[in-house]
Amino acid sequence: MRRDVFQAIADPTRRAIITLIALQAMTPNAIAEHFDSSRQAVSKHLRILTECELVKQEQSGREIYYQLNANKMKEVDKWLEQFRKIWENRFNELDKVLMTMKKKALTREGNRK
Amino acid sequence: MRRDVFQAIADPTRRAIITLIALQAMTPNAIAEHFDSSRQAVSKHLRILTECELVKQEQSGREIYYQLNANKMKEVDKWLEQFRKIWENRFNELDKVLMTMKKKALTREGNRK
DNA sequence: TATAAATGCAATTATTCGGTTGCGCAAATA
DNA sequence: TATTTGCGCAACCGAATAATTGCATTTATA
Repeated sequence: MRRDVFQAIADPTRRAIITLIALQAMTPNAIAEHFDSSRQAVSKHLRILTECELVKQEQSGREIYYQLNANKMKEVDKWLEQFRKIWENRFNELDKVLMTMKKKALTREGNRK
Repeated sequence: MRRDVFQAIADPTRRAIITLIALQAMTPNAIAEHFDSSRQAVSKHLRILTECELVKQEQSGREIYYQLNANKMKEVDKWLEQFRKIWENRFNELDKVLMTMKKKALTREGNRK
């Protein structure tokens, strides 16, 4: 039962659900209408999303509205942070290190031949 | 063979590998030393990461240096973009809509009792 | 009150996944 | 040249996954 955010957003259907309910809270039935899979399948996805706190429930009579807990998505953003430096700033210190290593590797290859 | 970035970063070991080689390119053996799993297991992870272009290979004799393709990580960042508005700006238009829906739901619940 | 609707939960099944083991091949080394 | 090293690939295995089907429960409605 590995229920972390990364595993949750790995499934394309779940990502679609997340995008769908980000705009407005929806019931499982309403969500299922947007997909080919059954209501039960959607319900299962919602359970997984709920377990890792990516979505919140809001009971209203016999209907349950699911809505995104955008705050939880920050966890992914937080993990991404460490790489943002690399892709945004192509010529920073880290990049220099990589360049140096690349040169070394090429030199070694040259020596071999 | 669903080989997209999201599925690739779902596995914690793969995320650890990514973080590891983000700092400097490494060979499979060197990477495997950082984990409990075997070299072959790491190699399998590297194949998956390579297939979805999250890492690049650099042959040097019989050694193969793997390094992060940080650019590919942007895909995750791009998907996250749609939610950033929500979590960063708690009182925007979208939030108002959600608030309204919440009120409606509560009202309906009140009527029921 | 009887029926319909909305939902969750359990059992089942086919598929995928992560890992190990064993092998073969190319490159380095003694 | 013989041996060691670094690596990828294929076969196999147990666990997890996504989906379906069937059922039970609660709430709304005729």
